[in-house]
Amino acid sequence: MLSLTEENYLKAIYHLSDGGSRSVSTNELAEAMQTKAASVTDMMKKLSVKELIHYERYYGVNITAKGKSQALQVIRKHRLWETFLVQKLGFTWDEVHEVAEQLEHIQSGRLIDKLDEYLGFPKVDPHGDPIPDQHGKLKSLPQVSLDQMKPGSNGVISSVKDSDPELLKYLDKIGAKPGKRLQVVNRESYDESIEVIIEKKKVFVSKKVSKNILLSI
Amino acid sequence: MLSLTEENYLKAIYHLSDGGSRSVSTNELAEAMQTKAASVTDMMKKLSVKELIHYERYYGVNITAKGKSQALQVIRKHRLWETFLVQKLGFTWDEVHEVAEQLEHIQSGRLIDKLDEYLGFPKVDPHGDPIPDQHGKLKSLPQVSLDQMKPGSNGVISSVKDSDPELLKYLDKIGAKPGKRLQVVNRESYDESIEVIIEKKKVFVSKKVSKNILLSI
DNA sequence: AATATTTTTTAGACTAATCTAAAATTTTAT
DNA sequence: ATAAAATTTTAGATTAGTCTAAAAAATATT
Repeated sequence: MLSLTEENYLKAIYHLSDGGSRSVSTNELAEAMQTKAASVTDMMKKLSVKELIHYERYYGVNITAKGKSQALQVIRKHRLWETFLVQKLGFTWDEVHEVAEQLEHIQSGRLIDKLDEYLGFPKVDPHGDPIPDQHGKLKSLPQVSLDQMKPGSNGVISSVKDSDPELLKYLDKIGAKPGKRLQVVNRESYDESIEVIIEKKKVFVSKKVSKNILLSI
Repeated sequence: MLSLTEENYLKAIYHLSDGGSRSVSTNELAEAMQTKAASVTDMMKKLSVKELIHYERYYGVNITAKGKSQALQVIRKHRLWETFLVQKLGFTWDEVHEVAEQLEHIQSGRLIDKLDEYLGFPKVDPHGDPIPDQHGKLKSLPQVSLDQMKPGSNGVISSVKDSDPELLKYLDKIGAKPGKRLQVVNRESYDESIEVIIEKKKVFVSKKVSKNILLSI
C-alpha cells in the first residue's frame, strides 16, 4: 500500500513524463511537488526500492510499468470524483480539482467501481480528460492544442490541460467548454494570440490560454 | 485546522464521554484508539493547548464546547457519507463504516453541505444514528436499549450502537433494522438473553446483541 | 496506615517526510 | 580542456505520531 505522499509523487512523475514517455529531473519534480530537491531525492530512493520508478543518481527518473499502473489508478479516482462533483453535486468545473486531490486517496476498490457504475461509466471528466478503466487502460484520442492550429481550420474542444480555477472561469466566460466547436479565424504573429469563433462570437485568445485548449480533429 | 489524528482522538473522546457528559480516562482512550497510554498522554497535551479538551494530569479529560463542535462536524461528515454509500451507491450497512472513516476527513465545507442537500437533508444514517446539522446541532430522541426492556413491551428499532460488520450482518438475518417494530416476549434470567418477535418471527437475542439495539418509545 | 497494584506520565528512541547547508557530480561556457 | 555554473546528492536536524521502559501518582488491599 502506498502512502498519500508516494501516490502524489507517482502521479506527478506520470504527468511530467507524459505518461512515461520521458525521464523526469529532480528539480522538475521538486517544482511540481512544491518541495525541495533534497526531499525529492529521498523519495526517489523509496519509490525505487518499491520498483515503481527506475532511478539513477544524477540522471532523473523513469516510471516503471508497475508505477504507471499505480499512477493511473489514482488518476482514475481523481477523474471519477471530479465527474461526481460536477454531475451529481452541482459543482462547477473550476471548483473540483482541490477536493478531488483529497478524494483520490480514499482506499477502497469497491467504492471507486461502485462510483463508476453510479456515474454510468463516464469516458471523460469535466475537463475532457479520459478516465482510465478498472484495469488502468487509458483511451487517448489524437489531439492538437489550439496554439498549433492554422487559420481557417476548426475542431471540437476535447479537453483543457490546466486546472487553475482562474483559467476555467475565463473559459466559461468565452463559452469554451469541452464539446463546443471552435473555428480559427486568424493568428497575430506579434503576440501569438489567436482569433477564434466560439458560440458564434469572435474572441481573441492569448498564447498562454491557447496552449491549454486541446481539440480533437 | 486539525490533523486526521487529532480529529480521530476528538471523535473518540466525544463518543466515550457520551457527548461530553463524563470524563474519559487515558487507558479507555488508548483502548479505543488501538494505541498505548503514553501516546494518548502526548496527544492530550496537544489537544489541551488547542483548548479542545480540559486535561488534568492523572485525572482524565473532558471535552470542551469547542472540541465538541469539532467532533460533531466530523460525525456529521461520517454519517452523511454512510448515507450516501448506502442510498446512492448501493452499499449494505455493514460495509460502510470503514470507508466512511476515511471520507469523514475530507476538508471542504462546501462539499459536505452539497452532499447533505443531494441526499435530501437526511435526519439519520443507515444505522439510525442522528446526523448533526450544519451548525453541529444534534437531535437525539429518547431511547432504551433492548436489554432493559420488560417482557410484553414493544418499540421501534431506532438505531444500532456497534458498527461491527459481523453484528450488522447478523441483524440483517433476523430482520432487525432501524424502523422495524419489535416485541419483547420473555427474558431468560440465566444468560440474560431476550426472546423477541421481529417480522412476525420469534428469535432469541443474546445480552451482547440486545445491548446494541436501541428503540424509541 | 502501610503496602501492593493499577494507572498514568515522563524520558528517550524510532519512522516518514520534510528542511538547510555543504559536498559531489554534471553541464555549460570560455 | 579547464573553470564556472547549475543540478543533484548527502549529512544532519526537525516535526508529528508512535513506541518501550522506567518513574510517579492514584487507588485498592490488607
